[in-house]
Amino acid sequence: VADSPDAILRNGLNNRYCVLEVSVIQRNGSDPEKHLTITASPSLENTELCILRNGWESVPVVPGDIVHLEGECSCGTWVVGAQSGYLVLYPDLLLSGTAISSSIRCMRRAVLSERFRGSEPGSPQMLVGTILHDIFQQSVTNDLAPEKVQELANKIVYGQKYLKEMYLLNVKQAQIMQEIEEYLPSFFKWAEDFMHNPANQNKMQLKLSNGGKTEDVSSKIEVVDILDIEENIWSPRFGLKGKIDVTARVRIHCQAGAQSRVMPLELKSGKESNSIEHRSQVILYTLLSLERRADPEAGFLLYLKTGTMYPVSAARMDRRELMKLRNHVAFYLTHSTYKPDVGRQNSQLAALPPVIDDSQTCKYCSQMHNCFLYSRAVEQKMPSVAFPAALVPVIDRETQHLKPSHLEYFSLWYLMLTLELQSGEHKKGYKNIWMTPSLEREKAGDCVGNMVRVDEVHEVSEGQYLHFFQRRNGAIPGTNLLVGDRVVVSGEEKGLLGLATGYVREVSATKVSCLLGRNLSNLPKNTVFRLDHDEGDVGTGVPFKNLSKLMKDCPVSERLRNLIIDFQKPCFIQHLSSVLPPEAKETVANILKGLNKPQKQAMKQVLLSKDYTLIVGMPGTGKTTTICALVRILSACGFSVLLTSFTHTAVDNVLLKLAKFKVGFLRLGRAQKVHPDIQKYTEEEICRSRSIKSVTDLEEVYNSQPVVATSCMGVNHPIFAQKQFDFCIVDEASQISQLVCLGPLFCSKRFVLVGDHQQLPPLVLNAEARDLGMSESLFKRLEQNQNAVVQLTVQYRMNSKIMSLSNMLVYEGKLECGSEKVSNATVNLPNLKKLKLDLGDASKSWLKEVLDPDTAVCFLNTEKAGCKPSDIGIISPYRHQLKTITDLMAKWKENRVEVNTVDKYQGRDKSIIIVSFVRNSIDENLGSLLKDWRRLNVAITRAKHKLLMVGCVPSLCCYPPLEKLLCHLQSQAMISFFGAHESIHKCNIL
DNA sequence: TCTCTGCATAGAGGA
Repeated sequence: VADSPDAILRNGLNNRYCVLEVSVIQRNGSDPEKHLTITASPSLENTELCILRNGWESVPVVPGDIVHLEGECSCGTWVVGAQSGYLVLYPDLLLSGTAISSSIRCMRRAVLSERFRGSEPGSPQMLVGTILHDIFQQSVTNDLAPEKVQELANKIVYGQKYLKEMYLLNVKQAQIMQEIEEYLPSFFKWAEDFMHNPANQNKMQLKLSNGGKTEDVSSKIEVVDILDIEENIWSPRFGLKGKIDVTARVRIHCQAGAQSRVMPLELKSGKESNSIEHRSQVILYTLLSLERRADPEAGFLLYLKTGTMYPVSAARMDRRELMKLRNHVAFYLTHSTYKPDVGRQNSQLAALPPVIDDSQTCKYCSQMHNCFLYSRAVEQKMPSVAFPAALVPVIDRETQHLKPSHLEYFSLWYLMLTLELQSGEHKKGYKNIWMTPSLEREKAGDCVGNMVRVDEVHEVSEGQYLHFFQRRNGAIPGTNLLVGDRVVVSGEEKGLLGLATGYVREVSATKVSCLLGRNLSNLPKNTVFRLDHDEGDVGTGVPFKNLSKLMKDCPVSERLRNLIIDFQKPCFIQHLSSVLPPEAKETVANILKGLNKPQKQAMKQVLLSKDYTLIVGMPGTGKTTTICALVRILSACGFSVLLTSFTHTAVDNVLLKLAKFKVGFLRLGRAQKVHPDIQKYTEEEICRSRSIKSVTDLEEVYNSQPVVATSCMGVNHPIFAQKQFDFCIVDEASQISQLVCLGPLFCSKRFVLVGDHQQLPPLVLNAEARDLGMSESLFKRLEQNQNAVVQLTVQYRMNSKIMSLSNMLVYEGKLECGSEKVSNATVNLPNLKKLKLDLGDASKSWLKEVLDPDTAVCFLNTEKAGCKPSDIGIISPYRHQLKTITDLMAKWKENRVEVNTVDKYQGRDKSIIIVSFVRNSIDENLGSLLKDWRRLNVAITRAKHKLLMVGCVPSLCCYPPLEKLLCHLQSQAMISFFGAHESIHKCNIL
């Protein structure tokens, strides 16, 4: 279990075993077997034996792996063989039907497309395929009459739904329509053959079971009813997931009579190949079906071009081979790194599945670039990996544009991203939805169970259904579910996993409303649901994709490689006059008037830059104002600007300011995540209000504004495949992971990163990845080129006393106050006089001192007082501390004090900040949080007028950053002792 | 030794 510290083991139907030992048994004259010693008990006692034979011994299973066993177990022994049983390796890793069927031809490609998810470019044929699916699926559920189908086809092709894709592929609606129309007659032919006049069709062969025996049945097929389209099934039994195009009730008419079954129907719009890949997909869907209903034993392949339908029998042998294939893919995905020496901690990248020797297949492969890249950068160094001789020169040729430094960068980042991915999978991942009962998961706030659907389902827009859920018995327990969060809706009952996904619209005491991708009104009225917070594997594909793009043989990538990997010196032009158009001079001068000296310097530097500029925005120095001014100046000069940040909130902060000036912009990204005042600038809203229905109109919208704003992850938008910007500005750049930050840079000629590496770095979960340098942001990396750096040093947040702490700690005295007013500002406490009277008692004199507005900074030493630090606080490094504080304050009548972590407070400020440092004992286990001086810097630079810090001085002196701070405070007489058993929260000073 | 943001997605077809 070394690899998965939080693995859940269990017996029974949904069992999970840990493999303790693997031995290969080869007796003379008999077939080889693999014997696994396994256990389902967390203590790793109570072992059982699992015997793999008849081909199953080839499953690559090693000690520490988690497996699921299907079949029968007698006397503690499982047998997985030819006729019965399945071994499912890492069953909680659900692999899609297409991933497995594509691995038949090339497993390497299947693994790569899982890693570099979403990096396949797409094609017009694919889009036609998607639209045909849509038309057929809607027609078959509603009406297959020719006029109706034609009408629907028109509605879909000339509607809004696929405009983005058409724009991306640069195809016109009429073109698509022409291709679609060629298919429609086959739709009617199919309906004729299989719905209206099944008696006229030719017989087809199906293998179906009958009283324990499987026999060939010659039969005619009648589709009686359509139960679902795009049915989404997750199967943690087989480690599979997928969407079934059409789930139909089928009557099978044969000699012995008729029988009815619910069966999967897979639609194909391409060549009528009846290929192994296509058939395998159907067989996998029959396995998925087992999650919801009786074994269909077969399914159908329907080719839309001809209306021909092929039966696909899901024989045990085929299912077995496909599951073995699944296990192989799962093995490569879970064992993508390894530790070469037992006990030593450095991980290395493992080899991918071997390169196949089939130039015909490789010629058209969409993963070719990644395949060659990995072989060149990672595998060519491995003595154990051999390549097909003919491919070696091809690989070298395709990667010859890369220097050794580039290949090193690739393999280092690939390793770090993989390690981080593994950490993320252990921490979250979907498996809790099926492995943890809703009642238990509710305690952590990540789930709401026991819900029933109430009211009608509204189709808000195409494919977006508004659902209302109500708790069956009273109020919803405390939950982390927030408006805008992603949710997975499942049935509480087994087999109804992942019914739909969507977003939370509203949360009240008893109800939750969600916008879901599927309409659930067809399920029985009494279905009980659970809503799980979808932490998903967000953004795991994005950095891989950007890494791959950085290594491409094209000018944009080459330039970025030079600047980022090889630290090529950024260049600047000499004179502003060459970039500043005469007609913009006055406007620019006016904008500059409102800025301070370092801000003006920043503007100038950006305008002169040929490559990039880094703006260091120290706390309170008006980063947002600066960015806003920068965008105004750049657009006044006629430049196009791409404005991005890691979070939607930060993007909108700039836009809210920008909206006040006459600068137009287009906001991309999900409307749910966008600030209400910015909604009207979103693509979604513009397309709705102007009822955009053609590619040309959409193109016009995209080209209407020189300024486009979105989050760093949002640069997958089709607009960026076509447009290049003059400048790209990335806010919060010191907090963004290097490869995520890279995304927007591909679409612009020059870039500006705004951040402060003295504040918190990008979050990295995996300790090894962190040690390898993964938390180095692009901002930090490029900062060594000092000629590209401008510092904003004039701040408008903190008064001089508060500012001096951070100046002493990290900024070497560079920070200065923007004005006398800022410097001398004190807190406004209107009720202080009355409070002082109430506090006549001498024992509370410390409190008087603390409350005095002239005491701008004070550290309360809890060393002698024995006062619980948990009594005080507003910001703290620790979540648990915040929970305690929040609970205490919940008793207050009016409670507007905002309690949050230091990390979450980054980028924000308040008049008064109380920092609770919590630690109150001197032991060897120093937490890592307080060792980070960047976190301390953030904590002490949030207050404008009054900064109160609470903690035990001797305990905190063990942390170097705090020691430095406390020494300074001591010398300034800013530390005072806490009065006995007093607590600020009782006084309600705020 | 406890800090946490990003996002739609599995399959659309071709050899």
